[in-house]
Amino acid sequence: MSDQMNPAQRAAVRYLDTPLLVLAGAGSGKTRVITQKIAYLIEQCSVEPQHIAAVTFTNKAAREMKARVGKLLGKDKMKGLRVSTFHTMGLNIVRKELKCVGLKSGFSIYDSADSLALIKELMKKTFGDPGNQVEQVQYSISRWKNAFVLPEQAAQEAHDAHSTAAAQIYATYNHHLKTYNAVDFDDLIMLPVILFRENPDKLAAWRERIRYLLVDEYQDTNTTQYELVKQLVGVRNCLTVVGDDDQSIYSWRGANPENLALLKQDFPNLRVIKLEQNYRSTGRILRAANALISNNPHVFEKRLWSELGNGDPLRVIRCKDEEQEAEQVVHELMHHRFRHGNKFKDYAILYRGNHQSRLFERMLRQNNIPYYLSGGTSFFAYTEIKDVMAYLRMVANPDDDNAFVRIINTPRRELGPGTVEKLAGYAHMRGNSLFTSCFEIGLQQHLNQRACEKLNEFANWIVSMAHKAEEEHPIEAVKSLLLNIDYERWLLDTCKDEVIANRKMDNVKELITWLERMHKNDPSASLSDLVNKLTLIDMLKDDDEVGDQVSLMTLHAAKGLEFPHVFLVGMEEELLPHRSSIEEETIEEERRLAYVGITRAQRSLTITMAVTRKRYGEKIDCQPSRFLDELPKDDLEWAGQNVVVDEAKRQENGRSQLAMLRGLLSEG
DNA sequence: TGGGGTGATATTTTT
DNA sequence: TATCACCCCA
Repeated sequence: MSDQMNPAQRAAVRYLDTPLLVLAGAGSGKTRVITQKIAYLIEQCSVEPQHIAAVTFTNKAAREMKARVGKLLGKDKMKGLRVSTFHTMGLNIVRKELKCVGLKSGFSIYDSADSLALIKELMKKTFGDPGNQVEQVQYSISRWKNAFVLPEQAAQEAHDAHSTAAAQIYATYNHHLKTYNAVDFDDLIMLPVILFRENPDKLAAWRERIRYLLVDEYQDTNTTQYELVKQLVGVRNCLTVVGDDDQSIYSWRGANPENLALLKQDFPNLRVIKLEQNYRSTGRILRAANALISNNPHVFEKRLWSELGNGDPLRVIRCKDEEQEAEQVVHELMHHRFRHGNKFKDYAILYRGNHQSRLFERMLRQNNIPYYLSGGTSFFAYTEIKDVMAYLRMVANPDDDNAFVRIINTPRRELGPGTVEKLAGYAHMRGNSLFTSCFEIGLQQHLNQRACEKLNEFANWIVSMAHKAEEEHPIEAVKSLLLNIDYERWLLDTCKDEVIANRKMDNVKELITWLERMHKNDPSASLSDLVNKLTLIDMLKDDDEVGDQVSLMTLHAAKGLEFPHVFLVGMEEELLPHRSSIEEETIEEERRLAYVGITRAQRSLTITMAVTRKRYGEKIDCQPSRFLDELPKDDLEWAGQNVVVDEAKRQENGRSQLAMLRGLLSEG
């Protein structure tokens, strides 16, 4: 196995003496290092698999890593090995330490839509009209949880109207989650950290369990996640993290790339190994990537090199407008594919924002080119899936008020908003969940008899379903639940179009297939275990066996992937770098984004830009991205429209926007 | 209760 | 310009 590795990789795999930071440039084989190291620990160092934990950020990465370790070792040798996302690891800790984190069994996990609904509700209650601030508040709360800031601290540090209000909601939000016996995504990391802080004995037990920890994409960790890593590692030296500060593109959602530098402080005996040999791209592509990223400040210097030869120059195509851009790209793609006898899946079109995909989609469709669009609506955003999930959550955790409200009148039970409002008022008064309130005698003073009976009937039905799920087969319980409410009938009744209704039912069936598969893998799992696991999985990404299709995705979604031929489109000021990043002076992250885009390409890279582009209906002139100036001229080949780079105008734009922003800030 | 008209609003996205 | 949330009316 080791003969496939270069000296740096081998050193990273075998080094065990102190904590290790592997700075792995794009395409330098970082996943290989992690998988080989796991194999090395098990085979050469006799570490039991169940004492090794590898943490990634996406399910996809976790799955891939597991598969690759399996290939190296065989399935039975890796039994007990923990390869999971941070959130799944957190979930496992929370599940095992239920009481200590203040939860009851069957607790729900709120996804961002659930949490948004709850926050909106609370804001309505607290401030009346929540206006359009709900997302902002949700964002603030999430940022606090990611930065390990508790509600009290958030309230203390709040300096303006918005953060004061947000901090207030933060406290009540947490309180409500608790009464609903629910947690949100961020809590899955935050709660274990709090738990370990307050219970050293528990921490000791988990340290005993996880004796070697490996973290992938370390530059994406947020403060709370790093806290958890530090806790688990303790004074032992059993930590390997792999990351690339140049590929940190998620700081806007709490990732703290500073964590790379912090490692040096927190572990003075840290060893740093750099992987600088790139196995992916040609020399010219790498030279461009290196040149671009050298404009960013670096804590750790590194320079990628490749043995794959110089390759073709990078093409830069200027187009008249965004329509022509799409036309050109698709045109070039078709011809290139024909000339070289390539597959469609050898090509990717990468862009900054999702809205840019539309024109390319249209053009690809027009030319009958199959494409795969990454992103879009998540499986769990479909109403039918949300409905069914709410039923399942309700059965697992009847105190889940969010789920209760969602399903109480779906399908119709003659329990409309008026009734629920009164029930909620009563429940709130008594400090109970909606479900619990359905059984209370006092309710009769607030509602008419008929409504009371209906509520009672519903609550009892939930109880019987919960019973069934526990006593019998959980999947069978789910199936009979759906038959019981005749969900299919309801879909057919509410959709005008039978085709749509059938498609929705297919989605529901797929959900059940998933549950079945998960239950097969883990027969001891309860319904709530299954539902919680499902909430953490993005199913869209999963069954996408990419056929022979052109890939269309954002630069963010492209991280970790590679394609023989890449089109990097919309290389313009205000698009890449994005307008708001220019205003907020976070150009460096935009540069990393461009860097990620360039380094996805293996053999050829084509960059396009439009001279004019429609924005919000009006046609505007575009300037070429400043990043183009930062690429080595000798490696570029220009084509298309001539454009006069109006340097004065570009700077003027930047300045005036900045001035405007400053003006706004000083006023507010 | 649902659909159509109206007005605000406009990154990136995983768990 | 396109979308989406929201409100009002049938």
